[in-house]
Amino acid sequence: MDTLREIICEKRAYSYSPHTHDHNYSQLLFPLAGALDIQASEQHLTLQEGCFYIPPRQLHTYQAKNTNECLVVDIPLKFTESAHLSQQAAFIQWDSTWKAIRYLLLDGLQKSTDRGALEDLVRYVQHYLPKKQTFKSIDYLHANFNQELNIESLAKLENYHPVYFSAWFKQKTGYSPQSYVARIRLNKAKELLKESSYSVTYIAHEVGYHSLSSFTKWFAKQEGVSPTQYRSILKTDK
DNA sequence: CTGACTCAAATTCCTCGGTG
DNA sequence: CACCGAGGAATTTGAGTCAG
Repeated sequence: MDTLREIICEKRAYSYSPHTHDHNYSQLLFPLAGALDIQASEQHLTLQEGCFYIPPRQLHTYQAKNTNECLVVDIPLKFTESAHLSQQAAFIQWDSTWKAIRYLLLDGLQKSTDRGALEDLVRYVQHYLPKKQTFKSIDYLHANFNQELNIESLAKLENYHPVYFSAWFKQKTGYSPQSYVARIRLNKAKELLKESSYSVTYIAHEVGYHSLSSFTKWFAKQEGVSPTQYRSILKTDK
């Protein structure tokens, strides 16, 4: 896919059949008429009024509920790189500021204002977009996924009670702490199976499993095939 | 109303021991 | 090295309380 070089602001209509895709730029979506079903970042909502933000490389699905028209702003990476925006798609609280932003965008469309004005407006809009949130516990998980982890010590990092921490973590990430670590471990294991010739036992230890049997059972449950089968499938595909 | 917390029950996961 | 079953430990979930 070519990198988007300029901001695109235009009206679009979406089709009744679901369209799943991602792109390497951010997108803002303002429904002007009709309603749109959106699925992204574990969220599923019907957008009729307001604004929806899609970050770069976020897989999402649009499906029109009825005849519709949306104001869409595609924002190239170079405009958002330094803004530390959220990596999660999000519905944006629809207030007077956002109504004004939509008005200015539409006004710019009608008058075909110069590109500089649109770029200035997008730079301004970034201040109101959801920011990337970092949490000590999540950073810790990424750095220590192959160590022994327990909820109590993670909860301590956020100063929460362990039981409350589980619920809080799921709210923030969409995953329980355990399944979040499992995802990191699975990706690492797949990477090592794919790119190294290490034994399955070694890889099991590398991703934090004390027991090979646990690792094999868990891997097969996740991928449908055992680690060795996974590796041989990759080899035959090459 | 929301966030923080507790408790009990249910569920999931891991290890151990064993087999092929 | 891969896989299975059992048992125990850890985690998650749901319901309820309390404070701001």
